Amino acid sequence: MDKKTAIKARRAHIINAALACFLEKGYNQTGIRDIARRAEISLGNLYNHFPSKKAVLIEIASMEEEEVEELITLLADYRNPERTLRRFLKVFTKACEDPDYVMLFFEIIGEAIRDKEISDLFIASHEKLVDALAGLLFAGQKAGTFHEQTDPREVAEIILDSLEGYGARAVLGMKTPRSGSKVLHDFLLKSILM
Amino acid sequence: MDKKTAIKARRAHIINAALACFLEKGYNQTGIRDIARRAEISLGNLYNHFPSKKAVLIEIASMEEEEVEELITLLADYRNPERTLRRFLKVFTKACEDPDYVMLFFEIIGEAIRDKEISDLFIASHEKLVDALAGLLFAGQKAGTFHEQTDPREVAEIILDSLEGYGARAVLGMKTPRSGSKVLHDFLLKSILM
Amino acid sequence: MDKKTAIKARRAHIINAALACFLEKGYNQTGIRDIARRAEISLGNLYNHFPSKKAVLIEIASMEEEEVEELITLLADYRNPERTLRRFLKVFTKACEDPDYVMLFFEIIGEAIRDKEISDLFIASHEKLVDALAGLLFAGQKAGTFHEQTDPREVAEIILDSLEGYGARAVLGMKTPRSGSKVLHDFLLKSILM
Amino acid sequence: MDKKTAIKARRAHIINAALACFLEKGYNQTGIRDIARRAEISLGNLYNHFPSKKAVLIEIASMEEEEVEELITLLADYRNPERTLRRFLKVFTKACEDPDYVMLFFEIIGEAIRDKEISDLFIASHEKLVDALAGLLFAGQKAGTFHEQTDPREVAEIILDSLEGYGARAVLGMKTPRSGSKVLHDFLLKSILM
DNA sequence: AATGAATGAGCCTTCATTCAT
DNA sequence: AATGAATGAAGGCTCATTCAT
Repeated sequence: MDKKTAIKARRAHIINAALACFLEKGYNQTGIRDIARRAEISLGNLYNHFPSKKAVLIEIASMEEEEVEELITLLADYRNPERTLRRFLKVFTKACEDPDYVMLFFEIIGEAIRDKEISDLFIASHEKLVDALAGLLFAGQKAGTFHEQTDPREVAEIILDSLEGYGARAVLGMKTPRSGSKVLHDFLLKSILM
Repeated sequence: MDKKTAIKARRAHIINAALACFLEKGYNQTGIRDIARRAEISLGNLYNHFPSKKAVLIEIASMEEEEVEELITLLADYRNPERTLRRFLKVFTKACEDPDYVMLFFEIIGEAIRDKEISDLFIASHEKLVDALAGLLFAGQKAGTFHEQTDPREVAEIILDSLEGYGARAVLGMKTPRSGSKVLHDFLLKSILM
Repeated sequence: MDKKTAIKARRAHIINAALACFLEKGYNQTGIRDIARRAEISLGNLYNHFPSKKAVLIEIASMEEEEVEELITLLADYRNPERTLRRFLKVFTKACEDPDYVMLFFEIIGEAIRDKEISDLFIASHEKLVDALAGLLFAGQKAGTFHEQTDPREVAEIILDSLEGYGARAVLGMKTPRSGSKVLHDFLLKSILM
Repeated sequence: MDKKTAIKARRAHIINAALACFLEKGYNQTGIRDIARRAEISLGNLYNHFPSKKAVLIEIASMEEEEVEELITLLADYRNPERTLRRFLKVFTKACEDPDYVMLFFEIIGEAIRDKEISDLFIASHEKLVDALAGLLFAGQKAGTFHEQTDPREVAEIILDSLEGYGARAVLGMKTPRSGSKVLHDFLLKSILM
């Protein structure tokens, strides 16, 4: 049992090292050796824990799902839809503004375009988030605090796209309104709230 | 003059070959040799036209600006803001649904994250488009056919983000509403039109 | 005693797994891990039974001696030299036509060229077989059913070489006479029998 | 034209280096780097001349065909079949006794077992030699100096097998008759000549 | 402008073997 | 006897780029 724990820790340790490398230099520019070196592990041993470089990326991509899980929990609170929505906007915007998150997002999506295994992972967690957000929108409509929408999922997509876009632009160094995300939030809320 | 034209044609020829490669295998997976082979040009000669692999990508990225130029022209028609907006939504959505466009977008942005030269290019053309769209929104407000918006640029960003996101999802194979882009357009229009 | 038997069984089990691997992928292409996996044994434990990959090959090479032993027993029947010779031709040809035998032969000889330990083993069993066959030839001469030969050992070598060559060609996919080994046997017998 | 010659020389130079390596350490034990170093060429440049390690081996294997060509020329002299046969035995035996030839033979055949491309080459040159030798045997029969044989090709195979076997044994260090190849030649001739 | 030979660092991965448990 | 994590050298091969012609 103790041994199993130690091995899991090793895996986590490697993943952390890999993540640091990917963020620093990008997935393609990171060599397996960089990861091994950073993890202070021998090259060969790395392959005892992960069968390939891609496997490491996949593990990292799956980890994102856990973060999504937290957001989903947040969105599941239907008692006061408006409050929950506002809270979600704040939390998700903050996540999206994190340069690490943005970079990782693009690293992963860059691979996902040509790799079904990765894109499936990516899609799955995105869908979960859309469903949860759409669920809240629907609850808000039922409660009469949100506008009636033809398709809550589509609105959810728009919300996510614009928040993610906002974050990406911030990281890419595009001019962003001085007012920060307030204008964006206001616009979205105005379109949703009664 | 004739000579200059010939050289420009060569460059264009190389760019086309490179573009095909990038779309087919991705920027990182494409070797300079692949490009030369596809352009039916010698490796050494390629370097007579472009100093590096990155230079080729940059040229391609700049070409996107031309496409943006067309959109901007379209957006400059303020006579009937609503009609222009509807037309823009249609045209831009179609562009965003093109798998080639999406792939290229991600290839370029993937490099842009860590390369200021590329990201500047990227930002510049994006800003132009945002400005043009914001201009139309402002004109619409003036004309009284669009809602008053605190910040037209922000709304413009949202429109672009959601359309680009819509296209990306289509290419990545995510479930997309059977109704196509109609729901999305309707939502956006509803939030904008008086 | 029981324990010793168990260990021998393990060794035999490993040897079988290794043999299967060597036949399937070749000695050089087979990794120690492949053997361990096939034997359903751990990598480390394999080293408790064999000190190296070469040791496994050597054990397999030695096993061939046992097969030779059977042939030698067969050849020891001097009562009717012609009948024994005919029987030997039949049995040995069959063995030589076995793709597994041919492949193993070449795998082993391929290593033997540069490894005295292996070539000694190889030579030893070959010499035994030559001696036994030469013994039969000599007995046949004495009995007056075989031609007088200057050097029975040399004739024995020719017989073995041509039979092994015949088998090898069959496995390598060379055109082989439709008549099978009959023509070969007839030629050899004609040169030997009175 | 001059350039073409230079490149051919490079290729030949690399082949020689590779051959030396293969003979010294064996095909599998030789690294591409060993070849490059021996040829005093950079690793990458080697790949400008040969697409893979196997391609180098194949080129070497094809070179053997040239040696076979000489033997075939020799065998084509039907004026005095017995004299030609005796000459062939002498020349071919000498070739087969060359340690380099034997080693190369086994290196190549070792790869040929699992590689059709190589085995095809191997088979082709072998068949040519068999045909040529069978042709001589047939001519000898016609001329009345050789025994009638059911199948000259089969006899040719036996001759080649026993000569190659003789050479291989010599190189592998097996006891060989003090009389050298004379006994072998005598036996073969006795079975063939009238 | 055009060629493709030349460079050598770098790529991901596999290897036989050892060792602590 | 049994496990599989750990080692790091070596495997074949590709890379963007330079250079002599």
